[in-house]
Amino acid sequence: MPELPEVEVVRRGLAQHLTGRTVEAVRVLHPRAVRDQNGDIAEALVGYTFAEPERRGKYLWIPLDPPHPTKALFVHLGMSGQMLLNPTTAQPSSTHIRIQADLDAGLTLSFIDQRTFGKWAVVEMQGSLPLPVAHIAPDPFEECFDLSWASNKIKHKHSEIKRVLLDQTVVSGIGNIYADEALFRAGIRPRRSAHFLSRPQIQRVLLAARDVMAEALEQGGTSFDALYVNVDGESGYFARSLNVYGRGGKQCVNCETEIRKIVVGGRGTHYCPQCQR
DNA sequence: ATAGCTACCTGGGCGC
DNA sequence: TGCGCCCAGGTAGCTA
Repeated sequence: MPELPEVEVVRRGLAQHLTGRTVEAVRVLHPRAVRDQNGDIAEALVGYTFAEPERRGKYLWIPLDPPHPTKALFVHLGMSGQMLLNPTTAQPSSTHIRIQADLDAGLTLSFIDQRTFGKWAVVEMQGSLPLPVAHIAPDPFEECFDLSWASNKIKHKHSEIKRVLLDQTVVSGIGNIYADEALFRAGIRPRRSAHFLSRPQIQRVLLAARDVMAEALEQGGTSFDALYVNVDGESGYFARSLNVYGRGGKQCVNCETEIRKIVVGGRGTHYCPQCQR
């Protein structure tokens, strides 16, 4: 569910409330949520203090302060993960709480995840990145994001451009919603071969992806229902600004042509046959 | 090496 | 009302 803007909303919320907090207790309520954890996650977390949360694409991690400066709590929200912060006295009533961490200052962090694709793990840092993030490409908002490198990599892919945009080892952070929106803004059909797009076309779609995700972030992310919420349980408002995603059969906002819905790489894909060529 | 399919889950909505 | 089917914002891992 959550793509880069939604994960960044969560990261900012955590940065505000979690940084400097110390873990006092951890309860695992569903073992699948810690399936990649080596050993006992409670043992790996209790007594440690959270540094400022960081993010690459849809991947989130919270470095653990000394005495464990080489470790971090790695978090992936999967399709339906939420990080909710509550006073310990006001626990969320969700039936999908997978992990809870009691912190000092009377805070509880709850990991809620209906579909259990998300996970937590305490992992080793490898330089500035946690091990599970090492193979993920920079996202378009990072200092180290290199438009030419990403364009070049896309140009050499013999696959449909929509599929390539979803490949997190090429450019990270783009998911199904923002891939469709970026291709609409760039005027490119999702099934076009990446290999036969011009470099200016490739750069246009990458910059469109960055723009649409920046706008979504300003509005608190995209929420279709209560599944995606920030650390305070609130929804974002970008869903009302989507031009093609979820609008199959409706009129294009630009030209009133009917928006088509097809399947690309097994994912529902929306485009305007008039505006996108 | 690369591209593409499948599995991993739960739940909501739809048609019968 | 209920059952079965399809769909959903992600990714790892397998196969060709």
